[in-house]
Amino acid sequence: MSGKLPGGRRQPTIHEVAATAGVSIGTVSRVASESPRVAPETRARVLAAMAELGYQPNAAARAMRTNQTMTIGFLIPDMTNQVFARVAQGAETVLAPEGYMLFAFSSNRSPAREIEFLQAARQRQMDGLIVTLSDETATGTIEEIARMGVPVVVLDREIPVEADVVYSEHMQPIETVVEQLLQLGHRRIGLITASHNIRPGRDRVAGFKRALEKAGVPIDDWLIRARTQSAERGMAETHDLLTGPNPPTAILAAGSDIFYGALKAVRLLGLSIPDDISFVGADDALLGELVYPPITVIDRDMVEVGRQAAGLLLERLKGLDVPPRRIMLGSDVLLRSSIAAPKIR
Amino acid sequence: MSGKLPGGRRQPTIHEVAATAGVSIGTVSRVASESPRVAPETRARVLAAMAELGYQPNAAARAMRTNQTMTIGFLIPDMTNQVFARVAQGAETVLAPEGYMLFAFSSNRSPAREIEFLQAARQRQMDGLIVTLSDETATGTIEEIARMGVPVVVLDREIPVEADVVYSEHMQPIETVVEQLLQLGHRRIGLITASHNIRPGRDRVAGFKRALEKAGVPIDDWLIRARTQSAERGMAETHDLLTGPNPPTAILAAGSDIFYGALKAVRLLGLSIPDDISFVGADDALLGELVYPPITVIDRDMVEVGRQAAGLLLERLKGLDVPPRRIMLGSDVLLRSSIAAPKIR
DNA sequence: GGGTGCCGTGTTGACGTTTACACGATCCTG
DNA sequence: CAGGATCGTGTAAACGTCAACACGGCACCC
Repeated sequence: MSGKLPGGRRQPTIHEVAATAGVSIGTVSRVASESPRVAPETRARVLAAMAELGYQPNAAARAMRTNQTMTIGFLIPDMTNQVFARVAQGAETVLAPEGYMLFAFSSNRSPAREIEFLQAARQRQMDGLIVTLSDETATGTIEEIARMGVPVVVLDREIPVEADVVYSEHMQPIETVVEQLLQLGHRRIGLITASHNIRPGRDRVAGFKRALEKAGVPIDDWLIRARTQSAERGMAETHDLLTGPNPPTAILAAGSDIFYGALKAVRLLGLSIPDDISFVGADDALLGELVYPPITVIDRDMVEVGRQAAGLLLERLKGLDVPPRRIMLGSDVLLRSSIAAPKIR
Repeated sequence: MSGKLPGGRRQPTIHEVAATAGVSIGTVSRVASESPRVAPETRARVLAAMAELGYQPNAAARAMRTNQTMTIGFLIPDMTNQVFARVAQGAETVLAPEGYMLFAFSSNRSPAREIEFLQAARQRQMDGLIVTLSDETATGTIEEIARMGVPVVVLDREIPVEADVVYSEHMQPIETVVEQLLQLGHRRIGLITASHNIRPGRDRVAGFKRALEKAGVPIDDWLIRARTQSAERGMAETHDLLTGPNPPTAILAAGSDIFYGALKAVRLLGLSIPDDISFVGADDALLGELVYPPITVIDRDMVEVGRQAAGLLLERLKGLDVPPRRIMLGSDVLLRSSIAAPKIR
């Protein structure tokens, strides 16, 4: 059993601390929990013993007694996506000062993994959760959330669960962009975005259609690609759109991974932005800025999303008992030189 | 106490499952741990009770008995950096099939936060750790690692601790690139990278100097900027280099965040790559591919780093007791058109 | 037909902590 | 100076689970 690097040392317990300090375990516990009813001299002795042994209280034992773990779980579809990483960062800035530790878990967009995470969170008695589901129609996931028994904050999804939600605005910015493109003379605009199974996908398609309808431009469903979010998909759909019989003169790549893939497809086809094709990306303002020409991007402040979500959670953790709340956060359209009037053929 | 969304329901315990199934807790425990010595009919009754109550075993109680949490902690300097996120992803692909859950924690490059994480990991009895430290000279962090008592795998750092390590090759690719630039006629090359407090920073500077020495080109320390890794820093250093009295004709931005910042500075100065300045980035092959012209990038397979690290950890978790091991993984130089002969002035 | 095993199940500490309760000592108060 | 309050500390039960042990019943064997 020994020999495990580095040392395989058994961790010291409260009993050993008590023994070295020459007090009872109750006293050690009181020192550890900073209870005031300890004589200064005793406290010093206990503290010294703790330092000497490198004592850290056993969280499992503590959790069992107190039903608190000071742990918040954060479920994200994809860890390598900066959008979600920023949310985690924002949430952490709010949670850490309150003593909560945020642990992130990536589901890789698999509902099965999401269920595993939710069960693990329940087993581990996590105090609260922030979750971004990869599919609103996965009933198993929703059932698990309903069972949690601790506060859950949902990000940008519409699910039949009594939980606080933080939404991002998706409809309006797409509308703005489409209007802009229509005004420049575009009539065939391609939209690539997430599937209808999640709110962002639905709302972007809705905003897209609304703008076209308002302008009286007929909707061609062939131009709307609402499927999986991934760079590969973004690339494939863009390639398909641009090499089709009646290609669009503008592309909306609404989603950060889709943005990468779509841009790559445009490069591979050797098309020039905005001369051959107008292009709009989303959720990666920096990339839009670094490429030449700079690309118009629909952007949102994901760190703020994280802060807001953590704020809602924190209030619940403090016992706030009110009906579910919803927060809607805006999106910005960063206009840059990647859109122009379509070429006349 | 109640009223917490969604429901604030207390979690069912093994006792309640036992009661509903009409058996003793021992039997429930045996069913839960898939022990064979249970009558099929009883097993079915227990399983039904579990499903009905939505029972999940309490991990804290279980951990206390078994000294196992099936949890691996992953310490990363910065969650929003794709480099580390990919490592996590790679590690997860190896750990998940073995039943371990990987929880990521971001220190935001603060040694204090790193210590907090290590202590939290010890409190929570995590079974193993994969860590990327932000400063090799922070002694507190190293002491904490030595105390862990469970296997720890260190990524790309040189610290005096008995632990398995996965290294990336940093010296050789920089040398290759510098040689290439020298051959093209460059004599003043700027290097921006991480500080000397971490191995990647040291090794890149070492490789840089070695290439110059081999070619007999004098080393100008003003051209070497080994400080913090961040986009801001990368931008500031690049701006400083390029607006200085005797500016470099090529820039090596060795680090993904530095890459972003440096590229931005070049854009802001209105310089054209590679006509005005040759440019080499690192660790974000995709960005290098998406911009125009495509940028030469020093790249490495971070997912593989994660897989290897997880592999080492897993062996330790299974009881392997051998001296610390080190794995060195290579880096690639993806040559693209961002480097050319310097302009003659 | 009486022992011998084995099978299925129940019972019971133990894990490390918190906290209510107990208790002796000291301090104040009338 | 007696009695009560307060202070500092010790004691013990409980949290939920696992696993060692115990035990009743049945089948099998000679």
